[in-house]
Formats: sequence, C-alpha cells, structure tokens
Amino acid sequence: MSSAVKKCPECKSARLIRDYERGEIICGDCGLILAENIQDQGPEWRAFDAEQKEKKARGGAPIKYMRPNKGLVTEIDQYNRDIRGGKISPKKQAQLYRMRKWHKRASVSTSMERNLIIALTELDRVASSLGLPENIKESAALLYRKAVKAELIRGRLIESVVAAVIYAICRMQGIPRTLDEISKSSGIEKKEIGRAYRFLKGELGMDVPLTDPSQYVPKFAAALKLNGEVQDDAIKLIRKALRKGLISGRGPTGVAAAALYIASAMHGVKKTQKEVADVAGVTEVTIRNRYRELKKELGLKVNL
DNA sequence: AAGACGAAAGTGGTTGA
DNA sequence: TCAACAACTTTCGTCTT
Repeated sequence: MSSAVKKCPECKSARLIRDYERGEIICGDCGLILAENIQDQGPEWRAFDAEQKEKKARGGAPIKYMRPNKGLVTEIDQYNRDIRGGKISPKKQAQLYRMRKWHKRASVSTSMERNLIIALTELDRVASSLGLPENIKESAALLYRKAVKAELIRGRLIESVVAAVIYAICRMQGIPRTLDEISKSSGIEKKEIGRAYRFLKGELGMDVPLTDPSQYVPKFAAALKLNGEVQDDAIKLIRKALRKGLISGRGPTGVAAAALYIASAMHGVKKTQKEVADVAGVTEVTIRNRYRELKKELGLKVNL
C-alpha cells in the first residue's frame, strides 16, 4: 500500500506532506510526488512520476471500440439443441426455459440502469487510470446520476459524458486534470469532452470555479524535479499576478509553467523553456508570452 | 551547438449581431 | 449562421551564451 512510504527515495527526507485534498503524498524537500492516490484502494504499486505511472497502469489502452451494450448483452438462444446440434432431453428443455426467463429478468430491466452500468464501469476505469481518489469517483458518480435523471445523456456518447463529469468534478475539487489528460485516459477527443462538459454545466446550472494556476504547480514541479522552495515561489508569483488581475483569460497551465520557469531561474536550478513547456503541455512561445507579462507587471529583476 | 527571443501566419473555439 | 476576436500553436529567422 502506498501509505507505507516513510522516506523520499530521491533525497531521503522524512519530511513528507500528505495532501489529502489532492490525494497525494509529496516530499517536503524536493517536491517529489511519492504517491498519488493515497485514498484509492486500487493500484498497489507506487508511481514516482507520470511516466512510471503510465507504464505501470493497468487496463491497457483506452477501449476505443467500446460502445453501449457491446459485450455486455448475452442471450441464451432459443433452439433446444446442445452444442453439436443434437436434441436434448425434455427435462433439460424445461431447465433451459427457466434459465432464459431468469436470465432476461436478471439482466437490466430499465434503460437507465443499463446506462448506469456501462457509465459507472467506464467512470471507474478512467478515474483509476488518472489516479483519482475514491471520493472523486463518488462525486462523479453522483453527478452522472443527476445527468441521467435530467435526461441529458440522450444523443451523446456515454463515455463523453463520463469524461465531462470527471473533468468537472476534478475542477470543483481543486485537483484539476487537463482536458488532454482526460482525453488520453478516456479515448474521447478533447473537443467532445469540452462540448459535453459545457452542455452539462449549462443544463445543471453547475458552479465550476475557474482553475487556479497554482493548482498545477506541484504536479509540474514534481515532473521537473524541482524542490518545495521553488514551488512556493512559483505560487507566490501566481498570487501576485492574480492580485494584479492579469491572469484572466489566460490558460492556467501556461501561467503555472511560466511561474515555475521564473522560480527555477531565481533559485539557480534553471530549466529550459522547452523542458517546462513539455511537462505543462504548452509551447515555448506561450511560456515566453506569460513570462514576459509576469516580468513586466511584477517588475521582476530576473535575468536569464 | 543549444537556448532564448519575437514576428507572422494558422488553428479551434467563443461571442455577439 | 456568420464574422470578429482572443488565446494558443507552428514555423522560422536572428541573437546570445
């Protein structure tokens, strides 16, 4: 179990920060994420960074071809024959009849239940592959049920709605995952997820706060192997910029990336724009733009 | 030779008439 | 439904270390 971690394997520090809100255990000195799903009963392996996680994650590639019902409906055929086509005894025939009857009854009675079975299975798969804690799954499941009751699924792929629900819940709980990440785990296109998400938000009158860039800082910092001090400074930079009101309309990942870039330079552990850009999923150009804005607005005396 | 910089053109999505 | 728009990307030439 992941909660058995006592020391950071990188810097041997015992100063571990348990962040239950994000479901992560972070090394207080070097910022490494030691465990990402401390409330999750699922995977028993530990992932030290995103790549390892990717390699170790079970479940394989997203099931691209999974469609409602495929593989989930079985029926007992109506011919009273055995497997070779031979006749079978009346006694067996009676048994088969009863089996057919109960099989029908036991399998899904309403379309809503059928929908839920598929959706919750998918939800569990995607949430696990994203390393999300149990409470997130629960909230997401609840939200999905709401959506089903409000008849918002019709005309949409169940998987798209599931992905959208996860995206929304993560944002509301302050553990943002990017659309890219969710897209990769679910096998649904980014714009599909976005569309379903916007629809749900409108129809259910959901109140989703905008993503605070600093929520991405620990994640990116861990991937870049930057320590806690750098993270703190990056977050301070973001707070300042936030107060100046010059974050609005900017992509949160780009802002977080630029702040980390500056903070790493201030601490003499400079990362290249490309390195930061890659883990944040933005381009160097975006980093440069945000960096220039931050530098100008905050009057920073950083060179290089 | 690698990294940083910025201009210019292109993309996908939002908004408002 | 269309056009304007903002944010971001791609590409590329130039400068710096």
